[in-house]
Amino acid sequence: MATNKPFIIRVAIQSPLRQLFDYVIPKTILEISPNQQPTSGCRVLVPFGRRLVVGLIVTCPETTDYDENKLKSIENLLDKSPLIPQELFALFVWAAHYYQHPIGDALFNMLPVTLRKAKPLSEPSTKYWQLTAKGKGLGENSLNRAPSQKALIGHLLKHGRLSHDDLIRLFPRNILHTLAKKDLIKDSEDVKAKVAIKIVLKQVPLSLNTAQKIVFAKIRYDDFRCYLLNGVTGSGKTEIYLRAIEDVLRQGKQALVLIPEISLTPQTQKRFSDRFNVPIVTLHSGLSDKARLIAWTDAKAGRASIVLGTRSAIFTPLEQPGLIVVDEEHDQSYKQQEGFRYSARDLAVIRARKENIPIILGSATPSIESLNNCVTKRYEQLMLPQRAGEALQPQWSIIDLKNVNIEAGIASTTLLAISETISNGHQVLIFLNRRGFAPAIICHHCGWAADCHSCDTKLTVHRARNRLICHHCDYQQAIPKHCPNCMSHDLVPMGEGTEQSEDYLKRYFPDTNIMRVDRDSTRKKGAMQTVFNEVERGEPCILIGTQMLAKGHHFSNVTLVVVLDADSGLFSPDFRSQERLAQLLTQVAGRSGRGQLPGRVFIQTHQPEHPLLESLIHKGYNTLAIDLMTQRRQYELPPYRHLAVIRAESQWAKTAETFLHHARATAQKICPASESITYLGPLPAMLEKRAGRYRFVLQINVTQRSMLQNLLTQLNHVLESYKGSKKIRWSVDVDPQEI
DNA sequence: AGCACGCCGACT
DNA sequence: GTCGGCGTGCTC
Repeated sequence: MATNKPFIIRVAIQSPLRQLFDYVIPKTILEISPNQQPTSGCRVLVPFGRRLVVGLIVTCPETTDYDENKLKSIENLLDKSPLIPQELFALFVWAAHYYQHPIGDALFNMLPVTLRKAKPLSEPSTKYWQLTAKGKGLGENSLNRAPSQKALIGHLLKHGRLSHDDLIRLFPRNILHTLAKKDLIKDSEDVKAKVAIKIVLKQVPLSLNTAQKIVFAKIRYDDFRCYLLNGVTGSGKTEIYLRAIEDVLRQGKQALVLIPEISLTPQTQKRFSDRFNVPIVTLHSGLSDKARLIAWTDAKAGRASIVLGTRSAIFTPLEQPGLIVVDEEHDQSYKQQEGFRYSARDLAVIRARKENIPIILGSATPSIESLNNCVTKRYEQLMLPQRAGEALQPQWSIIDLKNVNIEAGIASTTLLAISETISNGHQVLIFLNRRGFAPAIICHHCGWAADCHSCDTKLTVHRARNRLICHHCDYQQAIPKHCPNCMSHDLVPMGEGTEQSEDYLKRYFPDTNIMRVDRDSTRKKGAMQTVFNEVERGEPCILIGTQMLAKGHHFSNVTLVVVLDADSGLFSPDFRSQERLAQLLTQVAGRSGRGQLPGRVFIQTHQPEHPLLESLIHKGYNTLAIDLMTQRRQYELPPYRHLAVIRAESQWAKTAETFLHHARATAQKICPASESITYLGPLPAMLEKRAGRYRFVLQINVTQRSMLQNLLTQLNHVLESYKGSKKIRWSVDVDPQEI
């Protein structure tokens, strides 16, 4: 069908610009493959300004809004077929818009690094080695002085042609090179074929208990459904995932499994590969660009049956999507906290709907958002209320810190319990869930905490300004010198002093192995594994660490878990802090007494009567969650309203603050404050000054998502041309996790 | 983001 | 004279 109309494409360029650029595809390029027309999701090489860059075709419009005569021609078409299937690509474009991130930057972030450059997507091939004629004719007694070489030759004689990957597992790499140089072996490449899997299972599955059977029977695979698998720690959620995946594999389909961004990948991977006789690929931050590309391509081509990965794995295309699993769906790491601020969990649900496949969100402590979706029947809740096997629920104790002797953050009662546990030959886990700021000021004598007069919340300590500030209404006052309740001068900012805990314990228990697990101590590769191996030996020891320790590890000899400071979680100005604390405490408690031994959990606090703690201990997470939902509704917070935050940072506090004042004024011109839209701020961010930059936030709270989208699109447009904006870094965060 | 243009200060 | 500082503006 010859036509004179130019072939126009609308292209996303990797840049912070919030627009697309139109190009024409010259006839010469179209004629190269006349049967295949370029479509959205294909990459093109285009002249952009004074350079050549890679772009992604987003649409192929009939006409251009730009001056048609000024359109440039593309340099080259990089893909004959789209890198991402059309439907999925459309979802990605939607996501860029939803999270209000510059489209080019967002889209390129979803591709493996290698494909962001002009490299063609070559069909990956497998490298094989075989003996040359010379190699085959080698005499029995040759190579006697090179036993490794001889062994390799023998191996190839026996097995014929073997893949490079298989060989280097058995022999050092250099042997292959030496033999190749001697012309005894040669390599060849074959396009990787999709493996036909006959037997899915490697291992007989564990038998399900009654609760698991009921839950499993409810899962359907024929269309989109979102299940919230709400099961207490140790109740066997993973076994449900494995069973569901098995069903999907039997249909010849693929499963995408998302896990939180922690060092749990190897364990999870092992669990999957022990069970299934299918190709599994993993996608996590530790992968090289090359390895990542291979995993990605295998997923796209359908060669990988199971795709296991962290947050960004949600962007992996699948040839035969069958199921998505999001493990620990409440985990914060599913939300990217910089740049393209997407939520992999939320996108997973939207993707499953688009691909019309089931999705399982699993957690022992589901997010309030997901629980609410069960209430509104958008998700189906599947409950596993009991621990599988013999393990018992741990026993909780609240340790009142008021007026007791505290050394380095450890109360004497706690110290006694630690001592007891160690001498009984068991292990102790200590959490310091400190964050880098002091969220509240508390009277050590009477437990008084400075609260806001117009909000039901505590005031936040801002050390640098020497002020207490309410993050809900911006009320401010000076930090008091003494407690207004009991006149004591013993006012302590929470969250400080915990650093000494390790030193103190080392001095107190000189003969006990004390290990610290935090971001610093585990930076070195394998450091985490060393610690876990040590714990698995079962010798008495004390593990001190942050949240990292709370996630998913199975320590069967731990019988005491201590939370040094629950107060910071109780008083953080972030509206999600109570939910987070409840999740953390529940997850932490799940680490205690997982084996035959019963566990204890000690929670240290100045607020033993705090309703959150009472409720959590006596009624459990699920009941507490209902209370939290009621509070959210009452305070008009998510999931009943929708939030966006505009963040700004600058070398000068005033610059960032002024920018946000401008943003608020502009926004209010577009959407005046009303019942359905409220503004808050600019307020100083939690860590007001970070890395020498001052940070402020402006909060926008709406009833309707569509309103937010319209407003932010217009607002971004205005803010882009804000004068002096070079000195300010700003970003929009839709559905923020932290404020 | 890149990259070029442009307009002022201290160098061989 | 000109090399280079980084403010400003543009990219179909």
